[in-house]
Amino acid sequence: MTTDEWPQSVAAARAQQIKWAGKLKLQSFPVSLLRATTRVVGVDVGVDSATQQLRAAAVLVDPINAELRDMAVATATAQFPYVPGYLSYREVPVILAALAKLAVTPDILFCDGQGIAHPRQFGIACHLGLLQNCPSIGIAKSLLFGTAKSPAAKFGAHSVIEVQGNAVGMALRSREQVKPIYLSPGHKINLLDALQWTLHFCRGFKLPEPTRLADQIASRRHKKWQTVD
DNA sequence: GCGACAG
DNA sequence: ATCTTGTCGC
Repeated sequence: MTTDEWPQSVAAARAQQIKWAGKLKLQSFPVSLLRATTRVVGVDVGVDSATQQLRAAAVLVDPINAELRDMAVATATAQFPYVPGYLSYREVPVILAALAKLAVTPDILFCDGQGIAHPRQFGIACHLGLLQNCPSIGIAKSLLFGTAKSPAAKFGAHSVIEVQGNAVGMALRSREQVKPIYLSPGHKINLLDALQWTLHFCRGFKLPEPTRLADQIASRRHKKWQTVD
């Protein structure tokens, strides 16, 4: 797979998605396996308002208290347009660059976007999980594919994201009084375990800490703490 | 054919 | 994704 060239068209990307979706392993990865040494990483991408360059942030969070432990940032010019259903072909390159700068390899990756709750069951979380060969979970703020009832108002309430009768993800009330988030497994994890891992990192905000912190850093509005350049 | 459409 | 401050409420 490392010898494949990066798709340069939506048609090529589509063919790769269909092919690679077949490589995904949705297996058990219970949150009970979490240790004080488990490397939990969150990634997200933002756009530099001035240069239009993509900026990816990879953050390492404490597995127990979910606090920020380390971070890495990378920037790059987008080489693929944003096309619904093909987001990973635009964001994955710069995310991989940020991950490469991080001192550790992730044991589990939280990504901003869909996992298998995708038209071809190959959202950005699947793409990253395969390339990093590690469990991954997709955390999206809106639904791209499938249907789901609105979950109950209470924290932790969830409803299945369904596609032709199959449960591919979950709409989760990660915070009361706020619109739900849509999570789905990417690779090497199943739906129920993905839900448990996500709940473990929801600490009072809509987004679970890994993606919330990555989002904050990738979007520069937190730059007052690193603008000592 | 007409909308919908992660970030 | 991004344009954007203060303000109301749990």
